Amino acid sequence: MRIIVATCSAEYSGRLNARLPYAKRVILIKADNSCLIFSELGSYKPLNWMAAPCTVKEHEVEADEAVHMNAIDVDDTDAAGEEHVPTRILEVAAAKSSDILTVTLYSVESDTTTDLGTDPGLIKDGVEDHLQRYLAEQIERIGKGARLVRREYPTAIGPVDIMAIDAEGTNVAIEIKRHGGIDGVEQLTRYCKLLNRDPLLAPVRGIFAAQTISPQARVLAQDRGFECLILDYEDMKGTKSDDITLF
Amino acid sequence: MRIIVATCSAEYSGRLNARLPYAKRVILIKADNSCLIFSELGSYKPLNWMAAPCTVKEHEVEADEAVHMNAIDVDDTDAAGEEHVPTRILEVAAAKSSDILTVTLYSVESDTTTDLGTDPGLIKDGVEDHLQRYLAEQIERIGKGARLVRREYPTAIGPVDIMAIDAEGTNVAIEIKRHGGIDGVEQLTRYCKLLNRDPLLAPVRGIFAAQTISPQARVLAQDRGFECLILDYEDMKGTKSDDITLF
DNA sequence: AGGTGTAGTTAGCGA
DNA sequence: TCGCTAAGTACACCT
Repeated sequence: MRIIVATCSAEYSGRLNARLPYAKRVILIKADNSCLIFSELGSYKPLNWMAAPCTVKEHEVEADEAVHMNAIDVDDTDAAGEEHVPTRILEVAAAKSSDILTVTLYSVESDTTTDLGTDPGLIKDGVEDHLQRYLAEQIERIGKGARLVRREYPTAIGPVDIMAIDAEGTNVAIEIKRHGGIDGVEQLTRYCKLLNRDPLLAPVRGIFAAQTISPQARVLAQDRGFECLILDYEDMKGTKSDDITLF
Repeated sequence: MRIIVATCSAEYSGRLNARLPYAKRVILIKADNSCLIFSELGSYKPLNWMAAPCTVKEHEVEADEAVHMNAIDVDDTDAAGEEHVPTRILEVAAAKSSDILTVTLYSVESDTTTDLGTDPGLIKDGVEDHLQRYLAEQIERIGKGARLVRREYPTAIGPVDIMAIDAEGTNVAIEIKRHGGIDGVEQLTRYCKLLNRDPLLAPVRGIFAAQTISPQARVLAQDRGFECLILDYEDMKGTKSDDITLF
């Protein structure tokens, strides 16, 4: 990993064209040559970047070249209109496309390289899969007397998240999302339409279950006769079994 | 911006729980306290992070505390099983939720702080909005004699990208995507279904326009009677008006 | 390798 | 602010 702190300007050309005016920024160049340019604000997304696989070419800017650049490049003026002289240029080019990120360095505050080695990687634990698992365990959340048929119930157009049978013996298809949007309702619609063609299953009720459901999705779901069920993750997690947290 | 190069382990607790085993990494702490942890690989997404608004608390680990931690914390062993002694702990806590990112530092290679100031920001040029703008300007790309009704034509279920009228006087709803997938076809389907209920508009044709269209989406679109239109961005950009690039 | 669906998505825009 | 949708999305999974 190479870490550069420098005033710079940058230009990206690829799917879109974007440019960064003259300012002080942090530039990371990783072992795979991928390049990230950060400012003080914003979330984890860099201002500009190049994804691997890519190559980095670097060259010093000669004095006469710098003069020439000043004549054609307008990004070398800071917010106050002051002009600056480029000293070095990084050309980061994508290997499989013509995407290119050109970073022009002016004043370099620091430029260090360190080898981080390979990372053992992130270990995750618990998102949508857990919602499905918990609801399967606590299937009576869809109604007293309900029984689980199976999770990931296979159909020709993909697996239904949960199939169950309610107290009246009616089949129930459940679509689970962390956030329920219109897409999810469409998905549930396709499943129910298909399942209802099977005389052994019909009628099949649909339940749209999510931690949050957008108003438009709720209207669409109800319009199509689906029940909406809000899932409380913490509640489900707490109910999951007789924990050691009984004290 | 504070830049730390150090061996560390980390733990995140929030929407999910995730942990990073002992390894050497780069840690950025931005002016808004947001924190990013990077390894040598992966795209621009950090291994782990905390988004602003958040607070950072830092404390040295006393020798006896370190011994205690070693007894309960299993992440202080490296890939070779060697144990390490924590020296410092960063607790990055979200301001509006109980999300917390705990970074345990072991050996610190460097720890520098620099003020980047406010960034003038990224200037973009050319994404979906531009595709829409260009197609609106060059509406005859959907057929000779076509006229534009309006961009972002409002309906109860959201705006149609472009409404137009073809040479025969038939209304045309156009859905524009950079890459056309099945979702886009579903979207166009909903719009056309709704618009066709209006006797003042019906019949309404649908056109699915994108720079690229997935084979499955194309089949689905054609199955639903929609025309598929490939948009050539460079071509549209070149046609946009009488440029100075005539030479 | 290409398609599909999720993301601790993030970012931008309009109501 | 809420809600929706695109993103130079990234990333995991599956065919």
